[in-house]
Amino acid sequence: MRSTAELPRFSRFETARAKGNRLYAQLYADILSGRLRPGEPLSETRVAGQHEISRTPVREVFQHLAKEGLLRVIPQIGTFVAPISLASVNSSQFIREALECRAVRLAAERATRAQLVVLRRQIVQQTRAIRAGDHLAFFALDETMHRTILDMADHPRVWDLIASVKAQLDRVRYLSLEDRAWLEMIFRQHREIVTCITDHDPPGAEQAMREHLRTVFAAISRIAATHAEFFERDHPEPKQDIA
Amino acid sequence: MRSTAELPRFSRFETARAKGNRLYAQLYADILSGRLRPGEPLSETRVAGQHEISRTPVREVFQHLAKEGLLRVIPQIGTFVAPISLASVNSSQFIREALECRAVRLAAERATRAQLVVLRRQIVQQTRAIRAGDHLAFFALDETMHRTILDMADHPRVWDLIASVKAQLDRVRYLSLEDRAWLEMIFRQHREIVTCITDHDPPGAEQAMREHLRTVFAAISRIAATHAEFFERDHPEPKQDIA
DNA sequence: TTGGCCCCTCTTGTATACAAGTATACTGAC
DNA sequence: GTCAGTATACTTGTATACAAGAGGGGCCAA
Repeated sequence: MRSTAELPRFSRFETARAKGNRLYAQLYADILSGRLRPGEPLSETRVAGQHEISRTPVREVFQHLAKEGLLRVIPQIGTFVAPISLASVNSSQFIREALECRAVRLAAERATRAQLVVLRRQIVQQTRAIRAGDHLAFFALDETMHRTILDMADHPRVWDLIASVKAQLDRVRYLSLEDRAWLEMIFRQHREIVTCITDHDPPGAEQAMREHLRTVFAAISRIAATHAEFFERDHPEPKQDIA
Repeated sequence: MRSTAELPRFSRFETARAKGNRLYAQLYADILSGRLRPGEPLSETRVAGQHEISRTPVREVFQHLAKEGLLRVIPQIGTFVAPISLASVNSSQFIREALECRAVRLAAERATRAQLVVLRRQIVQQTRAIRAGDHLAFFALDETMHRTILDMADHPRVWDLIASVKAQLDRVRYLSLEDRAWLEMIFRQHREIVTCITDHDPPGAEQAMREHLRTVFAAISRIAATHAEFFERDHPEPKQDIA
């Protein structure tokens, strides 16, 4: 066994991998928020230089983002922020609706007392966020609650999937600032969902969830119509080469 | 300008990328079929040598497969065929059921005459495959039909997602040889689904699909119980590093 | 002016050398 | 014999040099 006072487990020099992870998170956030606009070119070399790492980890990050549909790598030409694909947005909505409606139904069937307490506490937090007019906090709480419902349905792993399709939806969502009236509507729907779960009313919960997600989707469609320049023509699909 | 008789557009030497794509397809098939067993070590260097390419494209393929949960890359130690995760199998079943049940419901609502003809033709083909006892052909036709139903629901892109979660299920499925009685049961369920779609009976179609998928899942669970050595302990999740 | 060619510079793709860490087998001391 | 320590042969991670191709600007000739 080694001595109790070991050398620092991680060198004080940040590893390239750590920087790579940061880079990924940063690009992900920048693309979703629109700080990086569709079509914007990114160069492996340049980004590598900016982050003081070599192209290798940058390439990995780029390919990862490309696989998630946020970047588009065109061989010998360049890498670009992917345009928002309406087809992707539609698929994402379908997927999210199918999964979350099913999950909330299960949640309404199985909800335990402890879980209901958690949900109610989240509603309280949402109330506070709305009173404060804190969009970002509400946004985060929204995500937390949807995730909690998935946990209640006993399928926590599915959240990863929803998160990845949700990204396509959120890219559009970020195009508009949500006002207070909007937040309150979403909040009312959240309460309705929680009520149905509390009442152990699976069909009601499912319907409430569907209505909720469709409200968001309708907004997304409206936003999309006013920002046509960020979207790509309908046609087929990019098709990343590999696989 | 170059002379009219240019050099071949693609060198007769296969590009590394092409070999990489082949490698991906091969590994994917080998892992799903069980020719590569869970835990089997794979070395970037060795695989690169075998395919006469450098580590770079091999690494990309490995990372791609790792992201799909088929490989597990452990830094400084090695790359291994991922054990089958029961948690993944359960999630996959939930996802598949939610998506396909929703899709078949939509399909039953919207089915056009032309689409119904296609479905019926597929049933005929399945009949032939069963008569011939051709498991592989039936397997392929099964996939085609599920995909067709998604197309009918007007969400063809969702198939990519289903395919990737289906991989987790198919890994288990491959562990057993499906006998004729089994195939016939699946086939009967297919016919039931098509009947409901033809009758424009959305709830019936959804129920038939759910029953169908659960039959498959029950079989998977049985198989899993008899091959415990290929599965991993329940605990959390691997968690690939990046992202 | 206009069209064609070339070159220079940019991109990503690929190969490879080296760094860092792990596991194992061997070797030596006790 | 047993155990500690070390050398070694792996693994993946990272940096970098070079290859291949795309595109733009400039030059030159018609």
